[in-house]
Amino acid sequence: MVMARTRTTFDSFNAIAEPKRRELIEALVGKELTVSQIVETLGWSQPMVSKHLSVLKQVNLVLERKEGRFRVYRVNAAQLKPIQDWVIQFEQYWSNNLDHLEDYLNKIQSKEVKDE
Amino acid sequence: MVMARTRTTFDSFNAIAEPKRRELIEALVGKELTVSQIVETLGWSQPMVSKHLSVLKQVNLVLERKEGRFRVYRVNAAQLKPIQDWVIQFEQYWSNNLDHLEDYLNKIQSKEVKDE
DNA sequence: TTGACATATTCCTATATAGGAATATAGTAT
DNA sequence: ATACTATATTCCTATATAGGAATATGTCAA
Repeated sequence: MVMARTRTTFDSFNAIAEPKRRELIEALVGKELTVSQIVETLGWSQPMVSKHLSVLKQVNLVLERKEGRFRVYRVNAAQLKPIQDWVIQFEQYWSNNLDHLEDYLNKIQSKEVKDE
Repeated sequence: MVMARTRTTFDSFNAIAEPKRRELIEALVGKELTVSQIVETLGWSQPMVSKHLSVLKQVNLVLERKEGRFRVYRVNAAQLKPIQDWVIQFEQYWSNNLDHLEDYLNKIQSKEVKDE
């Protein structure tokens, strides 16, 4: 069995690897847009928008609602949490960088203050 | 000009899309390991380890140090910050999600209790 | 120098794209 | 039914993988 690259529809990590799909998600954040509105906003071809939406839909990064002949899309941000959860475990290592040590200590301190 | 998928070496987003490379990064976190040690830890073939390291090295997610005939690798976590920065802008939306509202309220409440 | 060890690279191939163009599907209005 | 609008899908092709096997490169030790 020959392995190739992990499918874009395998998970959120792979879906958002494509810069255009990140742009699409950004365009949708906090609002609902139809395909045509996205086409107008981003200036991409309609099939291109639909195809990228299809990938995002398959990993549940966007949700779709039918409204007459329109389809209204919105972001399902919860699907980004696994990425946040994975990345966050390394935060201390980039924060430990001398350049950010001060910020890091401040953050720790304010957390400790809050907890008391 | 025909476009294909974004190269794995294009940026951190694409490099970490591959599950094995995330596993490799996890194996390296907080320590330095030689290729052989990684081979032993993960149970992969040596060429496979070297090839994945090569991709991670090209996007600066790992740093390499020569030590005699060994090469010692370590994680450069700072390269994960752009991912954190991108994902974090959506945090409010997954926290505000109705499905998780209850959890969210509980979390808030327990914090407030602690704060008093 | 020779051998042993550590690591990187090359060669091979099935696979999954991304984008453009063309076309299909579906819902609405007249 | 027909025309129109909105969106999805199909067809095409150059491209970049991932993994296995084989091989190359580099470094040390006797």
